[in-house]
Amino acid sequence: MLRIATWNVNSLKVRLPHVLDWLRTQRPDILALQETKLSDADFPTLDFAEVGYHAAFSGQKTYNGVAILSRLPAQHLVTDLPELDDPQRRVLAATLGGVRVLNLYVPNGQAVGSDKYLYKLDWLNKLNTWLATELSQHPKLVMLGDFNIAPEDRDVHDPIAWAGQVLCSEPERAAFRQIIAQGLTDTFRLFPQEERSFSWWDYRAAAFRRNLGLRIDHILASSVLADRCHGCRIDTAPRRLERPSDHAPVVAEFNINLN
DNA sequence: ATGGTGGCGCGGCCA
Repeated sequence: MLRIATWNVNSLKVRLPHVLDWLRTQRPDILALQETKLSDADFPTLDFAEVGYHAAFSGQKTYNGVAILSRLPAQHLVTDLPELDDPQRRVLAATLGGVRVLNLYVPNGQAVGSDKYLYKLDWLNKLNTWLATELSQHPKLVMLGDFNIAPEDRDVHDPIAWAGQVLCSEPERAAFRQIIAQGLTDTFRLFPQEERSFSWWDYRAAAFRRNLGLRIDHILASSVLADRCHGCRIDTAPRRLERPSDHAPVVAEFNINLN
């Protein structure tokens, strides 16, 4: 059995106790983190070793930053999209026990039409090109992380208010569908889910208490793995803690053995 | 209520 999870922690320095507690109780084989906001020299490798996890990371001060925590050591790390010379640390790929894991912190995009939005669309285009290469080399592949895209209206608490806005705009959704069209499956939608299931809630306006959220964190699986997926859920428990991340972890399980 | 909250780091950016 393989249990793999993704969690945008919005500062690993602040959220380290939450992440350590969650690892101790949930025991995933792999946890992909986004928005660590730490330079690599400051990564708390020893704290994770004490609870039985290896750590691979690609970080920077203040912004962005991705990491993979795993029971098995990570091999064949990749930290950049091909053809994108980018100081922003948003990508970490690794192979774990024969499974290729692509951990992403997709750009937010700020507002439709902004420079950051154009950067996001260009980033997603280059991501799609890279995905084709990775899929050709790795039949057992999981792409997961904070996609900053709500793929469908049912992933949005108020689709009318959000129509055409960043995270929901048609070009972003088209880029997501292009990823899916390469043969990946949104594991969350393989199973019956509660209506109004979300993975992110704004800190403002008591959005979590009112469940005014978006589902923008995803675990996508190649066909070999999707056929063996037997569950995917959003764990809202950490979002209820004191000083939480604005995102909840998403967890998927597969009937495969790591080798 | 065109604001609101949170992280970083100490003014303003980013989400």
